[in-house]
Order: sequence, then C-alpha cells, then structure tokens
Amino acid sequence: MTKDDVAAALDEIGTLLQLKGENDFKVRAYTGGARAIQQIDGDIRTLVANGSLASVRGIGDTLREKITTLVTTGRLPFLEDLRASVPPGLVEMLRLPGVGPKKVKALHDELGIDTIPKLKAACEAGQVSGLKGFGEKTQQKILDGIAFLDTVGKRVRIDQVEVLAVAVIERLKKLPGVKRVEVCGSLRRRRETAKDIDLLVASDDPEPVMQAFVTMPEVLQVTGHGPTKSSVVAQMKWDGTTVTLNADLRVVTDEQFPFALVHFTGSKDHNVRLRKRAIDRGWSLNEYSMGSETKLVKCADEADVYRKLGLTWVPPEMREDTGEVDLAEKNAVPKLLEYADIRGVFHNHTTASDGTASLEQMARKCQELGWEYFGVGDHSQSLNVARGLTPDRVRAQWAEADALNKKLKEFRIFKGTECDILADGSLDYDDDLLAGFDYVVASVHTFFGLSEEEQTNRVCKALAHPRTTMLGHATGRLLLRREGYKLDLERVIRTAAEYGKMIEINAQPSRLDLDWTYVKRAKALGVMIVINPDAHSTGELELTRFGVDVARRGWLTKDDVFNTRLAKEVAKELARRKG
DNA sequence: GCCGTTTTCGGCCCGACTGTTTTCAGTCG
Repeated sequence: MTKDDVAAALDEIGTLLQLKGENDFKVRAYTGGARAIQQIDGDIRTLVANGSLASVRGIGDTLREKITTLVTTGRLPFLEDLRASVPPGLVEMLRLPGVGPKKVKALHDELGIDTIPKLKAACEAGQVSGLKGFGEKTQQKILDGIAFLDTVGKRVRIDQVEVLAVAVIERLKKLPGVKRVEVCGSLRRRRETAKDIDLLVASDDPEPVMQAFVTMPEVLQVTGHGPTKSSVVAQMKWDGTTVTLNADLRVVTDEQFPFALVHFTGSKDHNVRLRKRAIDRGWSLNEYSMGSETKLVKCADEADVYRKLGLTWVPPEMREDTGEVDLAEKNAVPKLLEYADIRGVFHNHTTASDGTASLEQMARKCQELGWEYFGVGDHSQSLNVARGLTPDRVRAQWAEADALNKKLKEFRIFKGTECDILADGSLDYDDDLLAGFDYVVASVHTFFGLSEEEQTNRVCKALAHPRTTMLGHATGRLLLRREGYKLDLERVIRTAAEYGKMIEINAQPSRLDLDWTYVKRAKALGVMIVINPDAHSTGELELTRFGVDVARRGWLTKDDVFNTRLAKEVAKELARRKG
C-alpha cells in the first residue's frame, strides 16, 4: 500500500460520489485529500502508524479514518460499497468531452443508460436529444466523443506534446499583432505527460489571431471558438506516431499578459496560494489583473507579479504547491539545475550491446554537445536479448576505450556497465571483473513480478554491493504503458543514502524514472542524483534535457547532480569510490 | 468533508464558452 494507492482510492471515491449527485464540496474534499496524500513526504504506513495524518491539511477526521482502514487492512468497505452502487460504465462516460457528472446522472436516471454502447445506441435513436437540458448538438457531440474516445482526453508524453506545441507556437508567432506567445500549463511546468496544450498570446486584436488558430492545418476539430478563448483538437504525425490532443488558446492584452501567464501556468494549487497572498494585501488576483476595486497593481512581467506579492520568482517546474511559496517568501528558492550545467552522461549503449552507434561515434557526439566525457554502460552478460557483454567482450571494449582516450583530445571515456541485478540481488559479473570498471550502473530488467518486499530486498542488496555506483531506472516504469515493478522507494532511497550510492534519473521520455516526487525525497535524504539519457543512438544523448526537467521539478541544483562535475572531478570521485 | 487571528457554522475560485434556454446550468480548466 503506497501513497499513490491511497490517493487513487480517494480520487475514485470523489468520482463515484459525483456520479451519485453528492455535494460538490464533499467531492472536492476527497479529491483534495488525494492530492494532500500524494504530496506528503515519507511512507504512508509510518504516517498512519504514528498518527501524523492528523496534522495534514485537507485530511479531517473522516478521511483520516478511511485512510487508516485502507492502510491497515488493505481494504475500504466504504469504497467497495460505492463501487457496487455505481455501474462502471458511468465512470467511463465521464471521459467524453462535454459530458460531466450531471449529464451522466441524467442519462442514467432518465434513460437507464449505464454503458457507452447503450449511450451510442440511444444517441443514434435520437432519444438523447429529447432529454431536458440536452439537444441535437449535445447528442452529436456525444457521438463525436465516442468516435474519438481512444485519442481525445488521453495524456501524451512530454516529448510528443512538445513537438506539436512548438509547431503551433511557430505559427502563432508569425501572426500580425502578436506581441508575446508562451506555452502554459503542465507543459511549461515540464510535467512528464500532458493532456492538452495551453497557449497564451498577447495582442490588442484577438479576433484575427483566433481565426488563424482555429484554421491551422494541424486542427482536426474546433471545439470552442470565442472572442478571447478557443479550443481545438490538433493532430500531427511525428516519428512514426500520430499525436492528437486538445489545444487551448487565450488571447489577452499586453498589460494582462503577466497575470494570465501566472494563472494559466498553474498549478491550480500554486495559484490558490498566490491568490491568498493577494487577499492578505487587500487585493484580488485573477488572470487579467491584480489589485483592489480602487487601485490596480501594475506588473510588467511574471517576476513582477511575484515581487508585488512579497515573493521571489518561482520557476514553473516548482509550482506544485509543495512548499515552494514558503521558500519564495524567505528568498530561498534554489538556483535550479540547467541543461548547460551537464558535462557528460554515464548510462548509454553502443553497438556492442543494443545501441546503434559505435563507442567512438557516441563519444564524438558528446564532444559536439560540448560535454567533457561519455560513460559507456552496455548491458551485462545475462541479458541475452540485448546482446549483453561477456567478460571477454567487456575487456575488448576496455581496450577500445583506452585507445580512444589516447586519440580523443580534451575528452574522456569512462568505462562502465549497466549491470543486471539478478533475481537474488547479486550482480551479473564477478567481483574481479566489476573492479575493472570505472563505475557500475545496477539495473533491474527481469523478474518484474516479485512481491514488493522481495523486489525491495533485491534492489537494496544490489545497492549495498561495494562495486555498485548508481541505481538505473529505479522502478522500470514505462509512462502511460506499464506500471513500474512494486518497490518500496522510501526504503530504496534510504538504503542508497546509507551506502552513499547515487540514483539515476533516466531521461528517456518514456521512463523519467526516478519520478520527480522521489527526486525531492532523495535530495532531502542526501542522495546524489545522476541524469542519464540511457541513449541507444547518438540522437538520444540529447534526451538528457528531459531528465533535467525532472531534476528541476525535484528542486535539484547543480551541486545535487553528479554529472555536472568536471571530468577530472568525476575521475577522482569514481577512483575514491573504488577505494 | 474541511476549515477557522473576521467564523465551530457557513463558507468553499471563478471566468469563458456552449447549448439550451429566454436568464442560466453544465462543463472545463
């Protein structure tokens, strides 16, 4: 039972209560409680056991009781009863654009509709448009929604969202009368996935901007078109996949822009904090302005808005209401890591295992990127599917690296391995061979099905191995595709801290593992982080920047990240660790 | 259901847009 499990249960209760027509504020108490649980530090079982849930904002007596029941017994009868009383098809119907709890309830109460196929049939039979509050357009919108159910409203990985967003922004920038353009929302906060693209434009003449936006070639469907706000479904083919998602555009005046930028960047919870500070000063804050009825507070840019609220500017990646406003008040917002701080990477593959470029090609690409070193970490012997290296092939690669190190000027190849953590937690090479590497990335690639206890013991044992330098992709998750293996990350991080081992942020956009919430935790517990692209080609080396996004969301500074160090410092530290 | 140096009761963010309505409810962010 993890925080995520508890949060998911509370969220589900919120949704089910909505469908039952419960009071909206009660619903919000549950969904708010879910967020509160996700954001607290530490292990949920410990928090329940020592009674510290009582002090968590947003968790009152009722929620505390329910969480305690869930965590101690693994079950929650209240939720089970709710599930039994609400047909599962109703929850699915909520995914349809323009269909909310009230409409679902009306469809269920009036027409007995409790599944999407029944809803489709009723729409096709024209029954839905006859309902009070429904009409022809709503009925058609529902049918359209059902047709698009597999694509619309789904979250998309940040790298894919970014491609589409950049294309749209480029178009907007070229329009006459456009003074400023920014992407907002979760994309600006650099979340790992997004479900839409929020765009903001400053212009004194919004109509033509709107017209241009809704008629762009990427637009599949216009779902809203007003004087200051429009929404479309946009689509783009890229790298063999089709990216489809909603895009919203707001147009404001140049004076309003800083306030709108804050508002639409969010997060919602961060904005609530800002609004409270405005209220403390006798002002109100919305997307257009800040001030009282008699006096408006002028702000030229976003930093100005924060300044007038007695805060230093908060980088978008930190705006998740996890304590960043308190830091900004004390002028203690850290100077976050930047992509330019990165000087090399450690977990990468070459043609020796399952990569597509040679050691030399990878190294030269790193040089092009302005880096000082490249760490090769090909797979180890037991991972046959990825052509894991036998000890002989490892020694051959070392010789190749030695030769290249003589040849390449002002550049260093570090000899590493992505060594499999075997089922029993031991490493995939013997100690003699392991001692010959400059460093060891220990990763799990097999036996995903172990129990949480077994998996955690396995990973912790590998971390305790004297030759292990860093843990690779901690949970093995594949975003939007596969959950990570069951792992007590709190214990893993504590173990890494105990043995002085590093944990990787795997920068593959499909992984971004360690998750940013645990990056914060790792920093708090004093664990050094390393950002690795897990590159299988020269092009993938640049994926490192997505790992930098995660690090920034985890409040990391340059000093918290190992691969910001100079090559000679890295060499010294790796040598020290080998003892 | 949660919360409280204005409140233990009465608030809880609020504005844009749509579609259904003749003044507003529902959805969304």
